[in-house]
Amino acid sequence: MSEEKSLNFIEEIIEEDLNNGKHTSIVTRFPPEPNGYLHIGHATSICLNFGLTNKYPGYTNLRFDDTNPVTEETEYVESIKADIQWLGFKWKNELYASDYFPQLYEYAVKLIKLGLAYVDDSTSEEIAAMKGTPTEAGTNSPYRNRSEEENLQLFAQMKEGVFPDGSKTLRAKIDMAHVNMLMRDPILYRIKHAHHHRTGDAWCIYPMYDFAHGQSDSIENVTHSICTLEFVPHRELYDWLIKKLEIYPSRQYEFARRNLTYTVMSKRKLLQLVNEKFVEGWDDPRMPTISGFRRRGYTPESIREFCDRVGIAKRDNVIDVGLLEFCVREHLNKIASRRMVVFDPLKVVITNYEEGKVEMMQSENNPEEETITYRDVPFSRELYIEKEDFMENPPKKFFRLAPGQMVRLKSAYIIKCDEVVKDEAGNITEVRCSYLPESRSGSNTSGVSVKGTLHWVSVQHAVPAEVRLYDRLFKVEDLGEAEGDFKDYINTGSLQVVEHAYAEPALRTAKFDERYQFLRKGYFCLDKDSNEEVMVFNRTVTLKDAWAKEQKKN
RNA sequence: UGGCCAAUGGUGUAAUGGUAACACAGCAGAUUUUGGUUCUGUUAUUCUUGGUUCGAGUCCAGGUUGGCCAACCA
Repeated sequence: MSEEKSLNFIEEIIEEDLNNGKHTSIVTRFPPEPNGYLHIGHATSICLNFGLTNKYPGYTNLRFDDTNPVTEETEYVESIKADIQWLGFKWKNELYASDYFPQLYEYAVKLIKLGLAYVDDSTSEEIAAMKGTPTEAGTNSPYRNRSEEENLQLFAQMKEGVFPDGSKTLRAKIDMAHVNMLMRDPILYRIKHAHHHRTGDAWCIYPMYDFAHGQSDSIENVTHSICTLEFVPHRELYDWLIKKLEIYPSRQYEFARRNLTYTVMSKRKLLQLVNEKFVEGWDDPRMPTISGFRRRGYTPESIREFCDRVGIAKRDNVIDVGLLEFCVREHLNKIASRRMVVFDPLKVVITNYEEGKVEMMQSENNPEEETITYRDVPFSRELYIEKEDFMENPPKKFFRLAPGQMVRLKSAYIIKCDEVVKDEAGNITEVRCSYLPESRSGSNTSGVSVKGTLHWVSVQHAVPAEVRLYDRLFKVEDLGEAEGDFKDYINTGSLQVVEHAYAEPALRTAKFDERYQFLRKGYFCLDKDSNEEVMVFNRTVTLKDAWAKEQKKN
């Protein structure tokens, strides 16, 4: 039963390279810049790069593209490593572009000697002005024809720290009239007297992306350098540098980056959400970051499954966040322990149940288990049910509690509502019911069958808990299409806190790495904000709710 | 008014010149001690105009639409 799964276009290229003998094994790399936390879009790239070398002979390196000391920090390096490991992938080598600074410097010297690079004294504005536009050629810099000796000396002085920031750059000498703007004498090195998170103050000149990335790939013998579509125009320069430097010819391939509905997917915007306190931090459970999803209760399996289902292609896309939710529900349904928690309590008194009596009911931990295991749930005369599970004047097809109506209490008895108690203001304060003694779960001889089953918690055994309910961070589906500032579309109701929920006693021993399904409520996990005094649960995702959908129609 | 990339149901991805398929979403139903799960059925797709071919989603040409390119960011 080996159904051929079709290959994506990158796998096709690799199989061809392997089949025709161009390569016998492959090397890929995941090259994050440590200037922010990884998001779900990066997960696609991680799954692709590491997945390829799981499937084909070869290995994947983790290489930090740390060529801009101004925005990069060790905190980000650590978070990135943790996120990749959590996703379940292992890199062969942990590398840094900054490790190659000496080599890169030599490459630059080589270009100067080849007459293919020069030191330019122009200002940033002057360079921009001479750059031309996509439809007009640029003009040559007045410094373009400096002698090799002068260039060598100037570049050495740049490195020595003789010149202030921004006063000089090293540029490739290509063609100011090139139709590809990136080939119009691109800047290779700039001066930044800035402290680097790894090299400290050893350098005051730093290579640009284009002069670091391809060369780093080449140094590592990366065979297939996979990046996103916006780097397509860079490929020409990537190839040019490799050719002129006569170094290992890594090849770049581009795929379309991932977009998700109801969220933003750029580190710049995510950083803004963090800095301007729209969320608690990078790992806020509403964030589309890996750490956010982790804290929210998503599993690595579900994220990998999502990436797998979405696939790899070259066209712009906006993926329905519903697919991600489907993937996490699918996994959590299999592994989550079922528990009962009442969010918004309504007291039920079972008038014909003996006062002070407590029965231990057996309730299955997970009906999906191959061998079902059970936990004890205490049952007594006074219970809490969900306020929304009772209606005094119910509509048709309301299979819950209502005057004269019967329901089953999950894993316990069938009860019938006899009386509604109200306060002076007319609010329902209590519902008085009678139970069918012969309807006990597992030994039901009552002959009564009911449509509805409710979750419940015994009042005297209830454990208090805080529950945090999350909704989408933005109000519009496609932020790319939305006009104006993306922050105008923030969903201010994306976090709803239930401060006083009532949980069954089994949750008292809830563990951080365990996933729970609160019956009829959704999937939850213990949050790191929990302490001795209060347990905090995050809602990972709701259950599908056919009743809510039915009601929406009316 | 340049160059490059892309265009298949609502969304995403297949079909590699030979019956347009799969998943999610939607809709209808069955089962259910979770209005969950599971199961069944079902709606809906090749941007456009030409050309090549016995045959085109696929190849070619023109057009249209969308994206990317003028940071000392990556």
